[in-house]
Amino acid sequence: MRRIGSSARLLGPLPTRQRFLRPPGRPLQAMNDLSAAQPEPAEQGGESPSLLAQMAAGVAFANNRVPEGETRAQRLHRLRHSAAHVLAEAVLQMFPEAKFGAGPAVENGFYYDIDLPRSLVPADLEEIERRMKKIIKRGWPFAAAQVPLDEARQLFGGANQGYKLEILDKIAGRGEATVSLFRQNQFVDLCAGPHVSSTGKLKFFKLTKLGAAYWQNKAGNPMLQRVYGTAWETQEDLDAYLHFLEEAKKRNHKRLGEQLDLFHFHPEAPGAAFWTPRGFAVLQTLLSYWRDQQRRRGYQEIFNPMLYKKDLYIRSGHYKHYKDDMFIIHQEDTEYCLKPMNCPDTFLYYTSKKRSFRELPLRVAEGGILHRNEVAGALNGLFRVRQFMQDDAHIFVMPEQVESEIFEVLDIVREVYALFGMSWSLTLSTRPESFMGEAALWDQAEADLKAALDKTGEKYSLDVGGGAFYGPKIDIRIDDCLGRKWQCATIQLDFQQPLNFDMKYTASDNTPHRPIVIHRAIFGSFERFIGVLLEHTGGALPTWLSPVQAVVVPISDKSLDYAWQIAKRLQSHGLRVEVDDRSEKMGYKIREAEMLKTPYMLVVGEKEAETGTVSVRTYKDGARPQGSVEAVEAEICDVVARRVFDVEVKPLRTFDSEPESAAADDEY
RNA sequence: GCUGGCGUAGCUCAACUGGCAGAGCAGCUGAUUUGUACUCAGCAGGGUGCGGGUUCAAGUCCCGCCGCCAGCUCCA
Repeated sequence: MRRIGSSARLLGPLPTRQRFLRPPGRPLQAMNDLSAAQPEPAEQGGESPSLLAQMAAGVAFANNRVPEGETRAQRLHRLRHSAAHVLAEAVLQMFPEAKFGAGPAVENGFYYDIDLPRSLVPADLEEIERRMKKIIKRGWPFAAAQVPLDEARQLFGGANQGYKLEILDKIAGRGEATVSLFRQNQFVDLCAGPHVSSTGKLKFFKLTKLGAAYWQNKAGNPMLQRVYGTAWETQEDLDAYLHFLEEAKKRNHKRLGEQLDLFHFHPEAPGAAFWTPRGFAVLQTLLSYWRDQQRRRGYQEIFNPMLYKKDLYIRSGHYKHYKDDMFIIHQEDTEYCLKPMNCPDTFLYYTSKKRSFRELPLRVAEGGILHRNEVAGALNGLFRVRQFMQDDAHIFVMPEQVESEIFEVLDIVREVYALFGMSWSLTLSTRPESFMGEAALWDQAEADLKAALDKTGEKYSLDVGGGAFYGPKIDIRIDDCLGRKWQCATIQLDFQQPLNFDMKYTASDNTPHRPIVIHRAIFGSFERFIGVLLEHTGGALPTWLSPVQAVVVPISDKSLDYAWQIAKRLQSHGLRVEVDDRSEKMGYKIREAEMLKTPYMLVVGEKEAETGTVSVRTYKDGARPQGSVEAVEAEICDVVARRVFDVEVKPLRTFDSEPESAAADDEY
């Protein structure tokens, strides 16, 4: 069994968002049985009783009590959860044999997981939506009932709802004697509630996507069909959310990568980016910023091999815990591994000679190329690749240096994210139930991490028991301008690997001591970070990172010489400058430069050549009056040298965290 | 990996129920010498992802593989 992207839990920081399991090989439910007869549409909006409703005929339902004094988030949650029930009823009308899994409200919407005799297609969404609208229009009341567990078992068993029986078993396991049921029209569900008073309250919803999910999210369980929807209190909110979805689609980094000619993917190397000259310029610029920062902050950079005998990973534990994610090469009788993380080989560097306490903290960075054998279905543009680079570093410290060193690392986090106009949030994860090492060492380390966090003045949340077995950690999530959260950076303490690699340093009393290792990455993977940055900026990168920083646009061939003169002058400062020397009209060239989101367009014609000036147009602000060459030269050099975030990032509202709206006290 | 969808020119996409593979952009050639988001004309470009099969006939139907996209975080 194997988790995707679970590496953050095992020696070496890698951001994780999703986890999927390797299949344990259990056969999955057949979902595409098209021979199954399509039921007659129940046009009466469910007037003929469903099996569920028949089974629940004896249950005494009473009016649903709507809670008072809720927050907007609670109201939305109730609204969406109710929408999930209506969705389920609509599906039940279409498929009387539907078996229902779970149908919760989630961030920005709701879903229902359903086992159906055939796969749903997008056209089905329209039909489901049509039926939902009908149910909503009828304004069926939501009614609640409390029944003994056994009665619920009989009811759902009789209605052939096996998944609900499993949920009932789980509830029974919690020692509860009764469960609550909710009913609207012909649909009855096991549900804790609360719900809206009637289906009539659910006016502003839309089904958004179809997908699949394992029952209980466990690989090997049957795969259910998941229908996603969104629901809101007002039409405006719904429209704004749908607009947000559109905007997010436009900012898809894979699409921008193609449009801006930054990188490609090729079936011959799945999961590995091919960087174009433009894209590689961005990557290189980011790397050189990173190297500059590492030098400033007292790190040494090493460059180690990419291929190792398996012995190294047996020693580090990766071969046992991480083998499925590693590319393994058999060469004659020897097994080699492509390195999936920088830590083990960095440790070989540490132990390559005798270390003194005077060397600590020893900060060792490595940005080598890593390979991880991610399962095919997990690959996703630059966000999840099989080959990538990390801004990885390992810091070898004495226990008493933990606090100050963590503080330093947090300061790098601040520096980096501030550079891109991103906000971030911190989480401290503490000792899990199963841990290695001495509890006292953990307590001290956690206290040090807290102290360092407090010293930064930033707020942070606690994930008690969320640490890795080998040490506590701090995870950092960044927010992009669409309010989406990304985990890039992590800072982890490690008590385990110093033992595995028998790391030592000689203390001032001439006795050997064990160092602690801090793993840290701030960009995380450079590939992924560039993906996030593209989505954050919509592809308009700040001048210092832009693939081409300025394009000189001669008005006609007559101004070509002057154009090159300007370009060479700027290039002499190391700027990335091109001349658009094609014999096209300038409008055409401007359009092209705009579409490539080039920060500076320098228009030169005969007027400019005569006066030794340029007409500046910027991507951000449009055309400016003619100006001196010196002025624009100084300006570009300045924003590049200072790495100014000179792009407009239009923040879109984040929906569920929005303040209370005026229409709030409407009763549902 | 699993479920579903998709794969046609460098890119974006057409081709009704199987019946002559098309367009725009990009590219090339020529003309044009242009003042802030597309100048005109011509040319070239394809065993329709790969491998099998059905058929008089396959881009289209069937099987297998490869790749891409979405879902596989929220658990009454």
